[in-house]
Amino acid sequence: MLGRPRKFDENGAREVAMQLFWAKGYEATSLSNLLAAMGISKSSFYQTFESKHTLFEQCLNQYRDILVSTMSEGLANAPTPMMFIKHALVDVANDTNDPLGRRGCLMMNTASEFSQRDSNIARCVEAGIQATRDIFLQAVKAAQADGDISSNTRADILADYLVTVVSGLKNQVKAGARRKQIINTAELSVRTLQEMT
Amino acid sequence: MLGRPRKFDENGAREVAMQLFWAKGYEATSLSNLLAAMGISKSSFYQTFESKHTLFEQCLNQYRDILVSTMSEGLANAPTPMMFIKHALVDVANDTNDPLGRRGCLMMNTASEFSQRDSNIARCVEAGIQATRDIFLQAVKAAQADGDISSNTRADILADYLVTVVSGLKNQVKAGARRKQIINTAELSVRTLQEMT
DNA sequence: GTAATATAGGACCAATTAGTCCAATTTACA
DNA sequence: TGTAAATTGGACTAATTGGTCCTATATTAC
Repeated sequence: MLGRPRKFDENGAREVAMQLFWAKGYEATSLSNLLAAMGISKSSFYQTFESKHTLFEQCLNQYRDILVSTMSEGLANAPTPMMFIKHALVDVANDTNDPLGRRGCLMMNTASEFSQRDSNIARCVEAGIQATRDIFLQAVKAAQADGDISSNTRADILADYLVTVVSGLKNQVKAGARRKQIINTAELSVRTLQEMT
Repeated sequence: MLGRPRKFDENGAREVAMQLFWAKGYEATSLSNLLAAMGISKSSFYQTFESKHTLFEQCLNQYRDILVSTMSEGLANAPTPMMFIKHALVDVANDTNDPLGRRGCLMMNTASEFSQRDSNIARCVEAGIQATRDIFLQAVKAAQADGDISSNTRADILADYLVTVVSGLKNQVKAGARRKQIINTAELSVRTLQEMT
């Protein structure tokens, strides 16, 4: 515990960096962008975070952790598992208004940008998607137990379906879709689940 | 018609560039990459294509045209409109094996990479998505007329749904999903359409 | 032959990139 | 008071970026 204590908040700085990476992508976020947004000097940056790439990996992990815990809480606090699923889909529509919004999902953006050229990142993204899929899986199983979804289709297939739909919806938002359209598609997806035999 | 004729094929060179942009994205594709792949000199490049950005716009348009005509032919030649829809979804699974594959859809990749910072590009992407949506719209209407899809849901909403699912599937492929999973999700989506009341 | 055009190659440019290193300074604790 | 650690800022790399410009050469139509 010797020496001068760190003046800036490491986690806070990382959070700021995450927001930047999320909005602009890895390559498009330059070191100068990061330093300006984080409010620290280049020296402090390299001493604390080692490299741009290392910081990015940390941000990706942090994003995943936040996403997973947010979803878990959402499921735990929802009136019913089915309501959680519906909310997860319809809520994407809110990104259309958000000025910051339209930035999609950091994990999906990362998969799109360069998970193919970096196996570390690719593994990280896959694990993150798997984690969200598992939460949907829990929700689906519970909804099946409630009788809100037919049990004739395997829960894991339904969970994959939900991940696909959510990522498709986020995609549409990025591509400029309007709020009403997102809501329509989300509600239709929910309906198809409910009406499945 | 004076002067020395062009030695390389402009359209062919553009096609090569399109493949590169498709696989790597705009920023990640450097001018040197382009020159090497296209097999022309920097001088010829700038004389013929004006700039990297201009070339990219041309590639995007070309991609859209090819996509639209491929889909139109697919619909025209399919045994039934419903078969076309099913094929459009399930066929995404083939990208998982393709060594070149896992590169997604150029328009979606572009939306993800920088349609937010360039309104020209954004408009181009939106128009392209609209065009594919319109083909799905035709297919849905025809399938409803055939009785393969219930007419209780508006065809345009179903068309948006299909675009969303396809883009979600492409996304999953990029993120590393396995072939079997894509097929399962695609077939489930088709089933939900068929079983809708 | 001449005008017009396309070619390749290379010099050149200004800007930016991520990253290293150093020196000076500040802050804590023992 | 000394030592350890964190701070800033700036100098500095080496490489790459997209792009311009010039020269020399090749190829065609008229």
